[in-house]
Amino acid sequence: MIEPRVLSGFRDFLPREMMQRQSLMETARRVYQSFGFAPIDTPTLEYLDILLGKGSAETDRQMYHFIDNGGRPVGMRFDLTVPLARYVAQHINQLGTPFKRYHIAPVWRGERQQRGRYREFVQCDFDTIGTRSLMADLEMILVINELLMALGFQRFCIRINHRKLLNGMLAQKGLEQHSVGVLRAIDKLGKPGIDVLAELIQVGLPESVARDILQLGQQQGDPAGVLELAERCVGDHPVGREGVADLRELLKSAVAAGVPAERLVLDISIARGLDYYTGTIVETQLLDLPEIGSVCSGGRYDNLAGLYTKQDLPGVGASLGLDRLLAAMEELGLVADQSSPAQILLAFFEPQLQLEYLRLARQLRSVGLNVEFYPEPAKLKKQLKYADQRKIPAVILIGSQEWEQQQAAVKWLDREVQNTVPLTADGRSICDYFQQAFLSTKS
RNA sequence: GUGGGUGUAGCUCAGUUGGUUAGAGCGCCAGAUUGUGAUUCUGGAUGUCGGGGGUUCGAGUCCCCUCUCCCACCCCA
Repeated sequence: MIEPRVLSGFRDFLPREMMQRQSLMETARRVYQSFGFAPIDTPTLEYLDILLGKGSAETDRQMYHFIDNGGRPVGMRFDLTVPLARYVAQHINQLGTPFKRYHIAPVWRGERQQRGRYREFVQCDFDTIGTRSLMADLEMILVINELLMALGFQRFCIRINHRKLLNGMLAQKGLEQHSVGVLRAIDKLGKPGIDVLAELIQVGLPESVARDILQLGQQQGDPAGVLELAERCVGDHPVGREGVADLRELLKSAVAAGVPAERLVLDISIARGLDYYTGTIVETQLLDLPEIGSVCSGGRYDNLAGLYTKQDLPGVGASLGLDRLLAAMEELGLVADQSSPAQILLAFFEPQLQLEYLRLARQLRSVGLNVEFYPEPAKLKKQLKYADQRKIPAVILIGSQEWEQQQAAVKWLDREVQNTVPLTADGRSICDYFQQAFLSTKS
């Protein structure tokens, strides 16, 4: 016998988890579409040269790739942004700009699995291509805020940074060649037992600059204070000033557009990330489970499509990490326990009424209700237990007594009530009854 | 990819310095007179003790290898 198992970092989903995933995806779709983002899809496999060298050496190393049966080097997509760049470069003439799309699909990364980190996971991306307007950056923040709220979260924060801030600061001192090392060091700010200052100096920064950066990083709570300090640090360097001005504008408009100010955190330590980001950078953290990492990240990349076309196609967008979010919700006890999409179980009571049951089930389904007919005339106890275990809320019981009186007993398992509903040939009354019942439980 | 830890019934775990037929709770299944779940009572099934090799008269308990998951690094959703 072959032992049934799945690859490390890959997972099966039970109905309960899958229903939750679908509901999260549906919410993301709804929110994205409410801002006018259009759905697209791209192949899971791309020519390897399309995918390589777009993120960093590290992302290349983590990519799944192989030679296909025709001898072509192909890769499995590592994220949805690089395929998007290829996609717009190829189709921008038909799409027109600005082009707003969303894309919900799995991606693959060959890295070691940890909690909330898998080798196959679904990203829910949304991006705006073809405009440099800061309005698009702002919209990214607004979408993230709406999205998290629609998913049922109140306690989260959106950490915002700008690539030009640190770059400008370093350039001002002629230290831009150290930016990678600085980012790596600064990223460790929250972690215990690490002397970030020492690391910064070791990277090659003069102590005074290192102190400034450290101070900037430690003030992440208060946007106004950080901005003021940042302004001093970047001096009169044009790139740095641009970063400061963008951030100031972004924060102001986000609050004006309705994002609670306490959710917006300026944090220069999130300046790491994929190499293609050039401006605004955001990460989203759940305050009740910060250690699981960002559940929604993104930023502005002004030169991504430039690898595939001479057209100037700047972009800005972010990605919700569906599987990481689900892992967080699981841990926080926020996952619904229903494991069946059925709203109603029609009990199989009397074998001679079989055809009547089938007709009733069809009538109920025709008005949009999810109805499951138990496949065999088992003991009532067993059928009720079946519904209870799957959290199917209602059970219809029609035995010979009910049938003679042309009525149905409706038992609600989540409450302790059992109603009697009249049966008619067209099923109208019982359909109305359930539509009414499910309408009121939803609101 | 590197380093550390972990792995006993579906789940959470117990299992004395290696010694006979490996346990608990929960869950699951079946019953408690004929048509009612989640509560109660009674009974029942379940594990090649992650897998492979070794040491030993004898290993769930010791050693090696491998896989898994967790944690850290790296990186990131």
